[in-house]
Parts: sequence; structure tokens; C-alpha cells
Amino acid sequence: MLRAMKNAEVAKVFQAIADLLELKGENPFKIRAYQRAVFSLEHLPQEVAELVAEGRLREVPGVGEAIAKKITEFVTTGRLQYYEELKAEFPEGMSTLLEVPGIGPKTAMRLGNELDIKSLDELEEAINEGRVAALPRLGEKTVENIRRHIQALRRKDRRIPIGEALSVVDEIMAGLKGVPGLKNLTPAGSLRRFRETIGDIDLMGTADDAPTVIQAFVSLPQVREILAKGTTKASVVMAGGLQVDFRIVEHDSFGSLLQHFTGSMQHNVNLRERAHRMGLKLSEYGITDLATGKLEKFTSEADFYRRQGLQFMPPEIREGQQEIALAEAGNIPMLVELADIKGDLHVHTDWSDGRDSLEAMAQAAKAKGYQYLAISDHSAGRGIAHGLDNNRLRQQIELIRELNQKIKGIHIFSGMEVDIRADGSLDMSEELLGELDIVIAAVHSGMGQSEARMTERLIRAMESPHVDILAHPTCRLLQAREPVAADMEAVFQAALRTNTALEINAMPSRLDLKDTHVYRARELGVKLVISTDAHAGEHLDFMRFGIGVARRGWCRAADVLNTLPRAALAAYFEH
DNA sequence: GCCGTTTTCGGCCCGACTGTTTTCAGTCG
Repeated sequence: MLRAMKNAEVAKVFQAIADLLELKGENPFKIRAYQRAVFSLEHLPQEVAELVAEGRLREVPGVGEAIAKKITEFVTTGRLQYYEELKAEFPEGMSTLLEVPGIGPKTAMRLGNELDIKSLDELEEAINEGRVAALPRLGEKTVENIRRHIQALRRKDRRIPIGEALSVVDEIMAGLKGVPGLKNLTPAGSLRRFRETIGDIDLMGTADDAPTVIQAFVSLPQVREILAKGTTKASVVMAGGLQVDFRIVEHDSFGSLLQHFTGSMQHNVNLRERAHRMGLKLSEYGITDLATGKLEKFTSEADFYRRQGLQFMPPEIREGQQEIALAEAGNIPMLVELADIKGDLHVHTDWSDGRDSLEAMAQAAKAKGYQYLAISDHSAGRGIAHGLDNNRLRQQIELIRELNQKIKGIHIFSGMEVDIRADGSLDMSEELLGELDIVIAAVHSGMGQSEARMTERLIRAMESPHVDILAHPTCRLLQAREPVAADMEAVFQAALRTNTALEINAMPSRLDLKDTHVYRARELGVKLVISTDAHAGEHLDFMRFGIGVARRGWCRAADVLNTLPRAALAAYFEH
């Protein structure tokens, strides 16, 4: 039996096909069709192999008869004849030239055909020998840009976690404060849509005198390099290596600019195709009636959508999947918000590896206006600093009882983040777990287990009568540690069967479950919690990241247990 | 190659910036 093909693997092959078709100079709409399919594959909440098995491929937007057939062939046989043949038409590695910003299909083909270049190393060599600049229509400046971009690629300036991006944005926005005439300064793009990693920052605003504002932007002290600068937009590279795109329009086009610049690209394409059928043309400036040529401007995004007969769609769900059809029918759900959260269910104290005292954490939670807080220090399991053994856990339960008498305005639940051992058993006696209000189970070691073993391990832990929540289910660390191998569909089914909630861990380095998992789990009816895993009082602020992930998974407040008031939550966890 | 308020063919989002051009192709988002 063939190893189950991962969505990312399938997406990669179809992206490669799109690249090769570009080199070939194929019909641009055919290329876009492949790119659209790639986009869908990357956003699929379920494994594509399952859809193939269930014969449901055609339900995926952008997947028609031909691509469905190719996906099926690739997933079931591990090979794709069409791709092999296409690949054979070009020298190996030539499509890697497309990775260099500024090199598109036309330039890549010329470099390949006229100079026999098929790798970045060969390209750099040819540049140094002056062979590239000697080609017609490739002057000194173009060549210098290409050289710089090759070096940037080598430095691996890549996507950064959203937590880091937000702090960069705050700094830039502070720098632009007080620029005369600049209004509505807003981050847009993937940052506003709350994607877990950010490739570049999109920032926008409105002004009467755009060129002056653009000049102020490129003059910021953190700007390392100006990639492009016009009268209404500019692109720069910041000191940290992050690219920032900046765009200005007039005040009364704010709504349409925000919509345009928030994307996603696929959402905008879908929206514009639809508008076209209605005799309208959309742009960042507003909506043009194709019959009269008259431009209508919008200061609010909601009005911009309303003019098209569409309900407002929160940025987090604008990924070009089903949202426009649902907005048309008025069926966009009210998504969970930060204000819905009534408490945090996963925090650590100085009893284990946290920094602050139990009382300090309780006060920090109270200051956030929470009704409750669950203390969940580590168990004494292997490799965890200062984990609690039976005795210390008993002492902590007692202390929490006392604190609940002393501190008014917030209730503290006794809990524990108990370690799931390699075989799925729990690192704490059943008896003591039974005394806790809330039991969280999590894997902290043996993450290299096979998919079958890891899946069994997680399921066994959830089958324990005491476990209420499975924390950071895939154990990934963004850009640092791959998720464990586990059959997530089986994990979701087990969570449903055992009535175990799954955690959306809001630590910016984790975000685990991730958006597509949340989408699928919620669709199946699995209950979720959003927790910060705080190891210090200020970490309670991470909640906003978990909210972002939950919204990307289309969660309403009712899907998230810690939106329940205290009594209802306590009742829920009692059985 | 996909898709349907233009529905099984004939369309397919839209605009900004750069470089090397003297009117625009290529690239990007």
C-alpha cells in the first residue's frame, strides 16, 4: 500500500507544473488554473488522499475534470505521467530561476536558451562575466537587481511568524506617526488576515498628497533598501530583512483600498470575476460601472461589499474558498472575538517552569477581566523542569483552595498539564487526576514516533476518563520543529467520541492546532479551547493569536469552551 | 484548465513600477 500523500507534496508538484507551463509560454489562464488548484490544496482542511478515496475531489474549488484526474493519478501511483513529460522538455533546474524576484518566465527562458543557464550558481557566474548584461533589453540595472536578489535568496530572508511581524509593524507605524496628511494607517495583507507566517508586510493609508507620504516612508531610519518607489506606492527592505509594501490612495477610497490590499489574492480574483458578471469593475479606487464608466468610491469596506450584494466577510476567512458564496446567501457566521473569552485554561506558575507565582498569575488574569483561570503546571515526567509529583500537586490543590477564599473577582481552577508517556499512559495517578477540576494532557517527548504509534498514543490519552483537553496536539514549533506524525482525522474522531476538547495553543511560536485543523475539527463538531500556555503574566496577551487561528478556522464563540461563563464551564468539565 | 445571473463555449481581475524603451513589455502582488 502506498504511503499516504501529504497535501503539501501534491501542491508542490502542481506548482512545479504551473512553473513549467509558464516557461513554456502556455495560455496564461491555464497556468492560473493550476495555480488556483495549488492554492486550494494548500488550504485544504482535510488530507487530499482522503478526498480521492471518497471521490470528492471535484468539490475542491479550482479542481475540474483534468486536474482531478491528475491528482488521483499522483496520489494513487506516486507518479504523474504528465509532469514527467513536461519536466523532460526543459533542462533540469531551469525553473529555479523563477524563484529570483524580477526574473519571470520570459527572462528565465532567455537566460536558458541564449546563455545555457539553469541554476542560480551559473546565473551568478554569467553575471560576473558580463554575459547577462550583454543581452539586448537586459541592462546594467536589471542585472544588478538580479544579483542582489540572488544574494537575498541565499541569506534565506524568509517568512516570519506573525508574532514577530506584528512587532515590526508596530515600530514602523510609530515611525510614521505625525507624518502630515497621513490618515488611516493600517496593516493589511496576510497580517490582517492573520496567517501564521508573514512573507512581507503590507501597510496602507490615505493622504491628499501621496508622494510626500511615500517619501517619508522610504526615509524611515529602519529602511535598508528601496526596491521600488513611485507616486502612490513603495516597496522597501527593512533592517531585519523583511520587505514592506506601502500604498497610499485618497481618503475617500479607504474602504476599497483596504479591501484590495487585504486580499487574499485569490479572494480578490474571485470577487472581481463575480463583479464583472454584474457589469462592475473593482479596483483599489472603488467600483466602476462598466456601462456608464462612472467610479463609485467607498470609505468603508462593509459598504464596498454591500454594494456588490455581499455580507461583510472578516479578513481571516478571505482565502478564496467558499466565503463569497456564503456571503451572497448571508450565511457568514459571527466569528469568535477576544471579548468572548472568559478565561485562560492553560498557564504555568513558578511551581513548575513558569516565572510568576500562582497568585500573580491569578491577579494578571483578573486584570484582564477574566472570570476564571486554570492553573496547569507540568507533571514530574521525564525532561520537564520542576514538574509536580503527587505530594506537590496535593499541596498546590490546597493552596488554590485557600487563594479562592482570599482573591475575589476571579475563580481559580485546579489543573495540570500531565505528560503523555510514549505508550499513551499518563504521568500522574488516576486518583489525583480525579481530584482536579481540569486535566490537560500533552506530549513532550518521543516526538519522532511513527504515525501509527503517535496516533494510538494520543487516542489512548484522550480515552483516559480524566483527560478534558489535549494540548498543542501536533507539538510543532513554527519554523523550528515539524509537527508530529499523526493521523489528525483519527485524532479528531477520537476527540469527538471521548468528548475531549482540543486546544488551540496561542503561543506565537506554536499556534497548534493550526487553522486548517481547527476548520476540520470544528466541522466535525469537536469542542475547542483557546489557551495561551502562559509562563508569565504578560503571556496572557497571547490570546489574540489564538483568536486569530480560531477565526481562520471559522469558529464561532459556541465552538470554544472558554467563552462559557464560569458555572457553565465547571459543569461541562464535571462529567 | 475551470466554470456558469453571458451556463457546455468563450470568456478568464486590475493596476503600479521599472528599465530601456521613444511607446511598452515584463514582473509583481
